[in-house]
Amino acid sequence: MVARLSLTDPELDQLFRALADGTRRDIIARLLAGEPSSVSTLAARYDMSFAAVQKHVAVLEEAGLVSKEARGRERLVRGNPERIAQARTLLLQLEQLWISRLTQLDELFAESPTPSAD
Amino acid sequence: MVARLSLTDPELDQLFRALADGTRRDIIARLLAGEPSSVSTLAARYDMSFAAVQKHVAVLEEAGLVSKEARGRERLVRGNPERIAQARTLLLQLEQLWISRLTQLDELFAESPTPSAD
DNA sequence: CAGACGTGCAACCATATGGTTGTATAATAC
DNA sequence: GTATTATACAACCATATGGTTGCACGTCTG
Repeated sequence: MVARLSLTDPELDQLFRALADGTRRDIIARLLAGEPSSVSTLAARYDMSFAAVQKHVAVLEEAGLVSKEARGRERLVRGNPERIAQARTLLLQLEQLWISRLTQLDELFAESPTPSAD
Repeated sequence: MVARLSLTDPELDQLFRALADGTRRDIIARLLAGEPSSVSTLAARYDMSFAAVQKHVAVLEEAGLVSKEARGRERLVRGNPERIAQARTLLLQLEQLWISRLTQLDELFAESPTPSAD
């Protein structure tokens, strides 16, 4: 399991950008919770044009959050939970910066029981 | 600890939108790893105009990822790890949709040892 | 085979986005 | 008090973004 876990900055931009829309988050949730779906099946669920949903799916695909395969005239869309996990890992890393800092502060005060007034 | 963990859709849009830029992610990382910093201290680190960094900080503040307080003429910016955690929780929830589905599929096949060819 | 269905793509639109330069005001230092 | 520093805000710009309508082509069905 030595797959590249670190995404490039442009990849991260795309990833979070794709997540920054409610319809797209909903599409992801449906795909992860249910079966892979055709674009038109997805589109039926939203009060917008088919082409608009197509666009959303394209953004998700570009970001690696979904994949698309041809099944006859249909395009089957499936979710990619690994990509979500990559985003989550990045966020965890950010949080860990904070935790590391708090830990260092704790150790600093543990070493010098009489901290300066600074 | 019954704080509202669920953000609204517009809030989530803002949150992920804010994370969808490399400079902004870097600002967050610096603030979480180090001391709260003034806007000009932050700005010195990036090869762009001061006003551009100001804008980035404003986006982060709007998204709840940083907070700003006046300290004389300076504006001290500090990171907000709780907000990162909220984004992470949302992503975890998406992953759990997938995991729930896999679990149900496992149980389905455990119940019927002769799955249909479908 | 003809009609219906599913999709891809283009062009359009109003608005938003990362940047820029410029101006003004408040706070700080000497 | 004057000069410097830090910031807020405005206007601008090229590009991107969520939507729209329209057209065309491939696939499927009766």
